[in-house]
Amino acid sequence: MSSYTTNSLKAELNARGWRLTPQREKILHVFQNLPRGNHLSAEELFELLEERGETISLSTIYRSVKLMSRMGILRELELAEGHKHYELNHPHPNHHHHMVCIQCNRTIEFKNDSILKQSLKQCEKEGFQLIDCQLTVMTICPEAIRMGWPSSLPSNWMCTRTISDEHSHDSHDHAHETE
Amino acid sequence: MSSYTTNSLKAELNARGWRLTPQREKILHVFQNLPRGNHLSAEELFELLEERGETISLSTIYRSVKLMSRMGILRELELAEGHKHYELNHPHPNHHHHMVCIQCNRTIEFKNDSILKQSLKQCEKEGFQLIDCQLTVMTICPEAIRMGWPSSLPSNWMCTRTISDEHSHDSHDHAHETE
DNA sequence: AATCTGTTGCTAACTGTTGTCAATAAGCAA
DNA sequence: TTGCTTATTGACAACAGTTAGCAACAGATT
Repeated sequence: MSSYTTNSLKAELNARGWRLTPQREKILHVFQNLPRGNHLSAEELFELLEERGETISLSTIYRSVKLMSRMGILRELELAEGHKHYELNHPHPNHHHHMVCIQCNRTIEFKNDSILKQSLKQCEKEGFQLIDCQLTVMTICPEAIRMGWPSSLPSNWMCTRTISDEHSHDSHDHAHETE
Repeated sequence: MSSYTTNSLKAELNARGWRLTPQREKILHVFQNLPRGNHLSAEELFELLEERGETISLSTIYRSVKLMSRMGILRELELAEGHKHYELNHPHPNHHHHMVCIQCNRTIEFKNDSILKQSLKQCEKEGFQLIDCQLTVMTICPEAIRMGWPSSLPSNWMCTRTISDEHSHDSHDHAHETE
């Protein structure tokens, strides 16, 4: 259910009146072979394919990743980089979230089953159908603090307060770093 | 701690070598008087102020909301609209998250204390300082389904699968609708 | 094999956002 | 209060990522 083959992709596309094209297949393959924790922007995907001699026009890249996101095959991430990133939308057991340093953009992926549970609960409550849920934790990483934050920010930005009033207890998770 | 006065805003700005300006004060006031569940884009904030005869240049709007977001006063939301929205960053007891219909952009605000707890836990684990955490639940709303989704989408988009494998149980929350 | 219609690639256009810079005005100290 | 320093504003230009338009192409179905 998580791993698409050419056939299952074709079936799912055709069921909606859409077509399987070599471009779409290649794009899916790129994401399927992407090391865990990685995510690509449209531009990065374009360049990666170009280097492999399998150039696909940028327009098609944009159209494809959006299509696949709406289908639930890919996941559109809004991290702190200013542009969207995409990754495979792994269902339940591999579903994960992101912790981002708003200073250096370092991203750490982490799992936490209860987030999906809470989201599902909320959806059921309102009668909505869940497509994806993303918890983005905006932070300042230890390195940024060590490197002189808040004084050495790009444009002298800083963070003067946190929203935390209390602390946590629970368990179960697993982290995975990136960037 | 959640409600800024002119003086506390000034103090917090000055402590960092920044200044309190009429523009920043006006912008803060707008957000403080915004009905619960509302959030504004830079453009919307600009227009709202203009209608009140308190025009502030778009550049300044952009700079101010970003500054206030980095300070933790505002919260930068990445919903499904394609541009950023801002709202007051309420600390703990009023902290909330969003459920968005990726079809019609209808947004429902909901509270769930455990999300913040999970985020805090993750931060502590990695030694990061938490600034904000946002759970965005991408969904298809019942109306969109009733209105003919998936066939009547803007560009024939659709959603063929969900990521849910199991269902939830827990409790505690409170929802608030918008848009 | 022929037809219908979704898809691609090219280019131009668009939109939200950021950069530049002279003029202005907070904050601070005398 | 006054003057000085420097952050901030506003107007406009520039940018980046993304989308739109359209002719040529190519899946899927008969």
